[in-house]
Order: sequence, then C-alpha cells, then structure tokens
Amino acid sequence: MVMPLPPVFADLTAFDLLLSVARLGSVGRAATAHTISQPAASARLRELERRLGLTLLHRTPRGSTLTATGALVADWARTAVDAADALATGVAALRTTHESRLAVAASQTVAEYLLPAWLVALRTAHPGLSVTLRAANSADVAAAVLAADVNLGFVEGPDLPTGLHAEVVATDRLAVVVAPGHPWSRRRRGVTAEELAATPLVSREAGSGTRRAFEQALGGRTTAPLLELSSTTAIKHAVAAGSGAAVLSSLAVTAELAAGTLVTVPSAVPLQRRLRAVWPTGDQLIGPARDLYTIARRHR
Amino acid sequence: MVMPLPPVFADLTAFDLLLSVARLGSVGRAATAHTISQPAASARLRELERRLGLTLLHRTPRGSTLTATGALVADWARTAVDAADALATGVAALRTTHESRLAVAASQTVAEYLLPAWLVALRTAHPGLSVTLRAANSADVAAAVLAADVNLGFVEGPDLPTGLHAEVVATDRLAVVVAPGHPWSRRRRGVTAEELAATPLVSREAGSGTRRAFEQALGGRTTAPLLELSSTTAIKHAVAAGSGAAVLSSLAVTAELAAGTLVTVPSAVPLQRRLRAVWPTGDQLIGPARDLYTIARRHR
DNA sequence: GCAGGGGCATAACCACAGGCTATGACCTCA
DNA sequence: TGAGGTCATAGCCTGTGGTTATGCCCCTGC
Repeated sequence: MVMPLPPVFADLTAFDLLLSVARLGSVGRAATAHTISQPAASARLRELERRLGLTLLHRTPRGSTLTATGALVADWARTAVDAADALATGVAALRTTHESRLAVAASQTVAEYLLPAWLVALRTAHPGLSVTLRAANSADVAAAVLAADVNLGFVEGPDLPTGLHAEVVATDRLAVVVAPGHPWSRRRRGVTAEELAATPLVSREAGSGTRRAFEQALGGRTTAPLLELSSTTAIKHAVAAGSGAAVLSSLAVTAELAAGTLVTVPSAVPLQRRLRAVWPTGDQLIGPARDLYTIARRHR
Repeated sequence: MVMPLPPVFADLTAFDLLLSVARLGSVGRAATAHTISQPAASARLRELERRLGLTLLHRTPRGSTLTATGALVADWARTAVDAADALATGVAALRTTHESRLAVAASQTVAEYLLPAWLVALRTAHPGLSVTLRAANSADVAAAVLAADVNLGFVEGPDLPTGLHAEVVATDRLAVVVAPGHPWSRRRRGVTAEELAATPLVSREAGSGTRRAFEQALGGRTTAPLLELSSTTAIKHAVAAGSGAAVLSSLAVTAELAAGTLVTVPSAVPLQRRLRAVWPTGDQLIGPARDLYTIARRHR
C-alpha cells in the first residue's frame, strides 16, 4: 500500500531553506532570501535537525556550512525541490492566462515529462514571462498552431497537416516494460517484432500517440490489446501488478524503473518516435517561442 | 538568482492528497488514507484548487475523479512526491540506527544519486526494515565491508583491496559539461583525448573517485585543474557561471541538463566507470542485502 | 416510494506551528 | 576596545489546518 508522505518531508520549505544556507553561507542571508526573519530561519533549521535526528549545519561565528550528512541531505533535497519547482512552473503555465505572452500547446508526453523542465529553463531567460500551456493530443495541437491560438506546438505523432513546419526536438524511445516477475523480465535477447506483434499488450486507447507510434513501428500488424486503459498511469499500475507487458514512452517509466516496480525488456525492434516542435510554415520563430525551441533542442 | 519555492508548492501534502484521490476514487477514502477527517481533506483540496486557480477534481455524488488538468498536475506532482519520498527514505537510512537490520556503505555518487531510489524499492519488499547508510569514499567503504561494519558496500573506484568480492551493478558515464555559451557547447565532433588532457578543467580535489576515474581514462596524462573545488555542486555552479569545462558523473548533471543550465559536450574518449557492489569474498549475500543487490542490478 | 448509505459541503470551534520584534552572547577584525 | 558580523533566546500573536456535528444530494434496493 502506498503511504502518504510523512509531514516533515511533505513540507519542503525547511529543506529549501537549507539549500539557501548551503548556497549563501549563512542562516541570516538565507532568511533574507526567503524574506523571513533570521530567528525564524534559525528556529526552522533547528527544528528540522531535531525532527530528522541529524546534524545538518556547522554553525560558526562567521557563517554556517553544511556538515557531511548535511551535504548529502541537501543533495537529495535539491532533487525534491527541483521537482516541486517544475510542478510550480507547470501549474503557472496551465493557469488560464489571458494576459500571457507565450502560448504553447503540447501533446501528452511532452507536456507531462519534458515541458516543465524546459519552462524552468525558459524562466531564467525570461524572468517575468508568463506562459500558457494547452495539453492536448497531437491533432489538436496542430490545429491550435494553425489557428494561431498558440505560438508554438509540440507533437508526437508521425503525421502532420500541411501548412505546418516541424523540427525534431527530441527522440523518445518507446520501452517494452513488464513487472519484475514476468517471464520476459529475465530475457537478454530482445523480443522480436513477431513476438511483439503477436502478444496482446496492455495499451492505451486507439488514437493515442504512443499506441500509433508503436503500431507504425510494427508495420500495423499488431493484435488486439490485452487490456485497454485510458491513462499511462493506469497502464503502469496494471503492468506492475502483473497484468502483462506494455509499450510506453521511456520518459514515462523512469521513476518506476528506478524504483524497480517495472523493468524494461530489450527489444530487437527499434521503437522510437520523434517529438517535434511545430509552427506555421514560413513563420519565423521570435522571442520566447524561439528560446523555448532552442532550449528544447538542447536535449537531443 | 534562485528563488525560494512558493508556499503553495513547498507543502506537498495537498498534492499528495490529490494523488490519493486519483488512486482511490473518492475524497473520503483519501482522507482515511492520510488519517485525517473527510472535511479536512475536502477543505484542503478546495483550497489547493483555489490557490492554483485550477479545477482539479470532478466531484460527483459517487466519488471524485481528476479533470484533464487535474491529471496533468497529478503527474507532475507525482515526480515531486516521489522525490520527497526518496529524500525521506535516504534520511531514514542516514539516521544513526543501532537497532537496524541492514547496514550499507556507499561512495558519494551512489549514495547521492542511486541509493535513495533503490531503498524506496527495497522498502516495498521489506516494509519494516530499517537501513543504516554510511556515505564515505570508496576506500572507507571497502574497509567498512571488510570490518563487517556493514552488510553491503557500493564503490566507484577502479581499485579494490583483497578479500572483497565485487559485482558491477551500474555503469556511470562521465560527461563533459560546459555552460550553454561555452565554445565547446556547439561542437558536434567529440572532444579528443588530447584536447581533454590539455585543457585545464574545473575539478574535484585529488583523490576524488570521479577525478581518479577521469585521469585513468586518459592514461594519467592530464594537466593541472583550472579550479579545484570540494563539492560536485560547487563545480556545477562554477561551470554554469562560465568558468570552464568539467567532467562529472552524468548522474550528477541530469537536473542541470534538463534545466539547460549545463550542456554536455560529446567526447571521443569513452568516459565510463563501473559502480560495483562489494562484500567479503566467500560470503553469500542473504536477506535484505541480497535484495538490495538485486534491485541495484536491475538498472544495468 | 421511501429508507439507507455513501459522497461531498458547511459551520463552529480549537490548537499550535511558525511568524515577528527585541535583545543577548559570542567571535573577529580594524 | 568598539564595530559589525554571526546565531540564539524570549515573549507575543496570527492564521492555517485540524476536529466534530450536521446537512444535502443522489443512487440503490426493498
């Protein structure tokens, strides 16, 4: 059973403060950075240490530095804080922002797994910029770009309406995943195209970008799914529970692979698809849209 | 300048609650899972929606489901919650635990970037298990294993004292990184061994595992560092600020690459090193130690 | 057709976490 | 020896988020 986050770790403020102390070298300066008083910061950090049962800071009359364990905790905390930051950026972009300057539409995979990080990077280039994000399927994204509802679109499907110019910004590997106990989990030889085509899989509904890409990679000769679920998360749970194999974006399963709840099966078929940025043919990308495109490209 | 996390996002409790609602299908059940009352949960979620300015839930007389934007937010939130969870697991392992059952020692890179996820996975197999973690350099790890202070060790250095058995659990690519504006940042041809050897780099102190591995990969013919810093974080900041190039574990820079504050430079030299699990020669791994080893191996 | 139960919302109340200001103790350096 | 950093302590107050009790709504089954 999944447990809720223990309260000490649910509130990242204290950890964020710790990171500021590490960066700035003193509790007082960290306090100012967080616009709270020095005593407040001091108390929070003491309380954090007390609750963790660890000594994180080395306090000296001319500043504070991290202890060895403090540095380790800070590094772990940084990942968490960064993830929360990406969440914040994503939400900011999602908010209906009539007053915004850059409008982006992105297909599911891009919106979920790539855009938040890109937007965090974009924000350092354009601190005041507000971004609108529309998450939709690839066809809708293309339509939104054509209608000039958005300045830039990201699609994952192979097809593209005329009037749009596309540039590959990333390559998304599709991964065959199973539960650790599954017969395929110990294979060293890749599963062949024939096997994949013949095996009923846990799959998204027809029309999903991931499913289309997979079907296309196998030349359309796939069997009916074992189970048809409407969300990637549902699929991951089903597979982890032992329902069978699934083909998912490798971006969607990194966490599960790291946690060991899913394992990848090597595949003899190159399962790839290109994630592309799209904008109206003939248009020149300018300003934030251009920068976002550049940031996205840096990951190739 | 790095900004502190906005308060709404610093506290992940509400997001965690949202994930429970998604999983369990109703606000009331989610409340029970978090051991709070149903009105409390209801209020928190309303407040979350109000603060984000988004409608996350579809409330019906027989349960609540996520809206489309809710699902997107939930997916982003999941990464943040998972990271916080890894932080919690890491800290739990770090706490001095005389009463613990599994003792692990790990070198810096492993302890920072890999172990938390492994421990999260291990915990699902052994819910009650308490783990002690000792983070040290590879030599100390080996010593701790030999002295039977710990049940299992993870090292990154190439050398190993006699009496220890080692198995590769992961391969860590070293990456050449520079700031986005750096002359190397636009290179398509890899930098050669000669160039790398001739270029003064931002580097860790002599004796660091990463530095040793790099020197060994170049056959020892490297020049004096441009800048010698004692922590990976410091190096990353220095490089991002434009100080020069550095060679770091690819694990250490994923966040920065995603954020675009650092970029990798292709390298003509294969910069790899093996991360190995070690235990006393002749011993058979048993129980949790064996499971942790298995989990670690799954990532190869 | 109506009772019952599950689901969410509202209301009234309470506790305490965490903020603030003011001040003190300590170290270092000119 | 005083000035200017550092962090800690003390006393006070506010607001968030918890609780229980209750109401409304909708579906289901007798």
